[in-house]
Amino acid sequence: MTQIKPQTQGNTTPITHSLRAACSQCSLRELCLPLGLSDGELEHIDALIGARKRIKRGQHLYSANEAFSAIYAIRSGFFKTCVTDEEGRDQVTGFQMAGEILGMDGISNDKHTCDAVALEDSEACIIPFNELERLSTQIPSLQHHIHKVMSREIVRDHGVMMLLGTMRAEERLAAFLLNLSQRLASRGYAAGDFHLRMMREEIGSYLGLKLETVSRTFSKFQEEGLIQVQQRHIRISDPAGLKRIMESCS
Amino acid sequence: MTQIKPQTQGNTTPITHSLRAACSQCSLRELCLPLGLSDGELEHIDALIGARKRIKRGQHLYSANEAFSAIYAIRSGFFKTCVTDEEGRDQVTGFQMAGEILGMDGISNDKHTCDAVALEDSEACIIPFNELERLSTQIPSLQHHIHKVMSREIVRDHGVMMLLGTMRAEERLAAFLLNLSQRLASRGYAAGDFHLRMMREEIGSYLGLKLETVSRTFSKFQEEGLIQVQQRHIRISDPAGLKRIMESCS
DNA sequence: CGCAGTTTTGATTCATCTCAATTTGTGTGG
DNA sequence: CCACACAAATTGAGATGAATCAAAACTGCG
Repeated sequence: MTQIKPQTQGNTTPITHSLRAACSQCSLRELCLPLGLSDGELEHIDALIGARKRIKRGQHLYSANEAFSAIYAIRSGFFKTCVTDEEGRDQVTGFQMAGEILGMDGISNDKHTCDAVALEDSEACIIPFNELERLSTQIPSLQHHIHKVMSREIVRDHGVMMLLGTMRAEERLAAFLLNLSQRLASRGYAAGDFHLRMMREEIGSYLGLKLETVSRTFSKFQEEGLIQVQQRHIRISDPAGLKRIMESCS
Repeated sequence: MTQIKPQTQGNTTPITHSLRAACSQCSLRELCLPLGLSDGELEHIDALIGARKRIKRGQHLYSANEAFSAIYAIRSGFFKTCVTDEEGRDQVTGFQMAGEILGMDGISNDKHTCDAVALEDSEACIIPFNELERLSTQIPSLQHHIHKVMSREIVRDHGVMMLLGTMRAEERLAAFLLNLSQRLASRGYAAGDFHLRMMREEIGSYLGLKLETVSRTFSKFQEEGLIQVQQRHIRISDPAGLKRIMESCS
């Protein structure tokens, strides 16, 4: 059983700032939880979000079986989430970047069911969940927004199932690159030129492929002039070509 | 592209009862949305749930791109949910039975993103979502329960990703049978003797396999004395043996 | 009874995995 | 600053599990 090890060892206690996070001042407010709230409502959220947490590369924001008490908004950095089953199989369920919400898996049984691991030094806003629920009874638009965020996660998961259930290796990797590209672009980064934060093995786990297959497929894309790969640096030369790969589903 | 066709054609208008559903009287209340609510709170839910919908086999409870207005609690029967992507690929994302909640995918964009198709004549309680949100601001335990139901769906989806990403055909089918068995058992049905409501192709779509592989694997399990298969009738002779298949993950 | 849809089974092909060797990159300590 | 050691990525050759193509058998319905 191949275990994906974090780059530095696991679960050392992360630093918790007493710096109050202020959604109203945050550049991510259009992407993140506050989306669609009025200025007045935003102030209530500011009061809610107690602290931020700095997570070094390789550390866990939370781990499976840990008691659930909060969800997290990524303020900066990059995470992966992964589940491990009874048999020890490991599956990366997603990669998350700034503005995305982590930890909603923990609500159902008051404990987390997956690990959230920082793939680079990162910072996350702690959103105490019972306080969020309390506040959301006061602010219907906040309540609705929470539902939307959770629903979006369900829809995203369906997309991953589609990928894993129906696509071939090339299609999976093309979909992965396009998805990453699009999310980076919507955060103001270059859509066609970025640095992968994860190893081949993590990409493979996410896509249901072995790391060698991921590597080979990168090379193939490069030979075909679709992308340029240099280790973790990716340049997308022909986004339309990548899309075409997904259309030509055999 | 293989399309999974419903047994009878699609989307004829289903009958909506004006029969009021009463959660407080429903035998599924320990499984379904009302779980954990007091009698007094239950009455409010009774008031909320406007009507039931009868869905004949092959009909859609809702379809992708339809406007979202309600979630549904299955009162009786059996459903599949499936997504279709731009390229026309089809993926069954789940099979749902009595007491389970359907339609939460629709919250994120106010329209459904998948089809919910009845695999046998079924009945579902309509839960108007904006009314549910309104009521849940009054009843914190209801609000929390909604979050739990959505979170449980996320966790379930992670399990499917694990299955699709890491398991071999035999493991997938064993996991599928054990899951079905366990859910039937928790509804008071025999755990080891049941009728599959879905075709091999639908099982295959859910498990990321071709229908021939599903069929062959059933036959193999039968040869090994783990199960008895006769078309859609399944008898599990050796549940421990099925579990063992999942442990022997190569 | 016959037909259409579903399932089973067989033979073959192909995509991906596995195992193994090499190359490249990264961080550490002298 | 360089050399070394270790981790990650690439590449190759061969094995294998599942897909594909094809045909036959079964089931249920009109």
